[in-house]
Amino acid sequence: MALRVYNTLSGEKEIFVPQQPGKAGMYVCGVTVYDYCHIGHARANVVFDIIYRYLKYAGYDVTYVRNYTDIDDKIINRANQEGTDYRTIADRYIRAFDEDMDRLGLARPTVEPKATDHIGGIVAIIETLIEKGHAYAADGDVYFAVETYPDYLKLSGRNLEEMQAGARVEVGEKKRNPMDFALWKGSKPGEPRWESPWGDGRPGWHIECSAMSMKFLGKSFDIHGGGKDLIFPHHENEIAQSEAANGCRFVRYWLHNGFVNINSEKMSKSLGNFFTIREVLQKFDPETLRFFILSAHYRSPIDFSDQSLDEARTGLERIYSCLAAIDEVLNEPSTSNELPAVESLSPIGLELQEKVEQFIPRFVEAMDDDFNTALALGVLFEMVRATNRFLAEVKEFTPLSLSLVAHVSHLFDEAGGVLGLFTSRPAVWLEASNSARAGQVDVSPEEIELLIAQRAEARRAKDFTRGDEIRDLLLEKGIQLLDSAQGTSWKVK
RNA sequence: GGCGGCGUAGCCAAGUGGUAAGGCAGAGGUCUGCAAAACCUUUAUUCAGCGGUUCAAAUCCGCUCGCCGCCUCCA
Repeated sequence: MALRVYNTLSGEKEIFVPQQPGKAGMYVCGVTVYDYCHIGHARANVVFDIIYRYLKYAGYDVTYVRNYTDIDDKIINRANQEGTDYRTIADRYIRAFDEDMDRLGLARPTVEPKATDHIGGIVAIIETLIEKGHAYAADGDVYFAVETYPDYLKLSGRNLEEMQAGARVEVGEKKRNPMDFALWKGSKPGEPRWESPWGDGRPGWHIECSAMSMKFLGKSFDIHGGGKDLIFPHHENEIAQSEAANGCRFVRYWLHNGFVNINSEKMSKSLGNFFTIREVLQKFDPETLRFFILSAHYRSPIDFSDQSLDEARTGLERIYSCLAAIDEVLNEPSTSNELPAVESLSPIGLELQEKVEQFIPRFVEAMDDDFNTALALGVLFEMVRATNRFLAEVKEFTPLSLSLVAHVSHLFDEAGGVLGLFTSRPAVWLEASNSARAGQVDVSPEEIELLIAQRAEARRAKDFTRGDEIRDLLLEKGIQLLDSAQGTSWKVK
C-alpha cells in the first residue's frame, strides 16, 4: 500500500506521487517571530516534523523548507512598544522558537530561510506579476489583481462574488478590487525599508513564501503545509501569486493540521486562551507533549488540558516502563549457559513473535494512511502488552527469548525514530519524570528515602502495622511505594 | 448569510460498506504479610437522532438536533 495524503485542494486522500521519483520537496509556513510560541505552534511543527521524518523513513530524499517571517506589522508594533528595532525583536523570537523546537525534539529542516534575506526574489516575482498584468503599483504599494487569476479561491472553495459582497471586506482606497491583496507595502517614516522599483517598502505577508519556496524547491513542488487557518487567505494568495507568475502548478499536495482547542474552542492570541510552549514544559516533559499531539490524527482538533496531558504522560510511562524492563533483561548477564537442545517458544512467546513480525507492516500501513499516528501508537501499545506478558512469564532467558526481546527493542527504536519518541534511556526518563513531579509534592526525596528505610526496618522485625503506617503516610502525600525483590522504590502518584 | 468539519464506552481516540483497535479511568482475579507495580479477565448488541440505498452501514444518501472552524491577523 502506497502513501496516501489528504489534499486540501481536492478534499480527498490521494496517493502520494512526487514530482521526481525518490525525492520530495516540502514547504511549511513557519512562524511570525514577534512573541513566544504557543502549543498550537507546537502542534503544527510537531506534525510536520513527523511528516518529514516519515517521508525520509519511506526512502525519499526530502528537502524540507520552513521559513521565519521576520518582517511584518506585528513585529514592527512590538518593536515600537519596546522602543527597539524590528531586527532585535525578530532575532529574539527566532532564538526562542529554535529553543522551543529543540526541546520538543524536532529535526531541523533542510533550510530555514528568513523573509528579509529574500527581498530580491520577492521583488523579482512582483516585477513579473506586473509585467504579466496580474499586479499593479498604486502610490508606493503594489497589489495583486485577483480578477486576473481565474482560479482564485480554488483551495478554500469560495466564491469571489460572495466574498466581495461580504460586509466585512473594506475597500482600500488604493485597491481596484476589495479582494486585491498587497504584494509590497510602501514604508511609513521610521519603518524598516528596502529599495524597490516602487519606492522604499517591505514585502506583503504572502509573497515571501512564494519567493522562498521557489528559490529552494522550484516553481512547482510536492508538499505545502501549515495550519488550517492559513488556507485563506495566506495559501490562497500564495497560489495566485506563484501560478500567475510562473504559469505552472504551484503545489501538488496541500496539507493542513487541525487546531489545539481549549474547552473545545480554538486557542488563539486574539481570544487570549493560549499557553506558551515554555509554560507547558514547566509542568510536563517535552516528550509527553509530543505524545499528546500524536495521540490524535493531525487533521482533527485536539482539546488541551492538564488532564489530557496527564493521561498522555501515563500512557508514555507505560511504554517507557516496558522499555526499561527490556533494558534490564538485555543488560543482565545471561543466567543459563546451557543451551536447550530444542528451544521453542511458549504460546505467549509465539504471540509476541507474531506481534514482532507484524509490527513494521502495521506501523507502515498506519503511517501510509495520511500519517495516522494515533493508529500507529495503538500498534505500539499492542506490542507493549505482548512484551509485558512475555517478560512476566519468562523465568530464565534463553538465547532465543533474548533475541526476541532484543528484536522488540529494535522495533521501538525504529518507530521511535519516526515519531520522535523514546529518545531517552528508559530508566533515565522514568527517573526524571518521577523526580520532576516530586517537586510538586511536599516531601523531599531524602525524607522519603528515610521513611522507606524505617519501613524496611519495621518489616524486617515483622512490625507490619508500623510498616503500613509509613506506607499510608507517604501515600497520603502522593507517594506510592513499589516493593520488589531489589528493594523498595517510589513514584509520585 | 456563504463554505467546511465534527458528534464512536465515564474520558481520550482509531475505524469511509462486511459485523466496533488502542490508551486513561473503573470492576474482579493472579502475585503480595497487606498493598502498589506487573500480568490476566472484564467494561459500546452499538457508533447524536430519524428516514433511505444495500444481502450487508459507524462507514453511502437525505433530513433534524448539537458543537466547532474559516470568511479579518492567526499553526
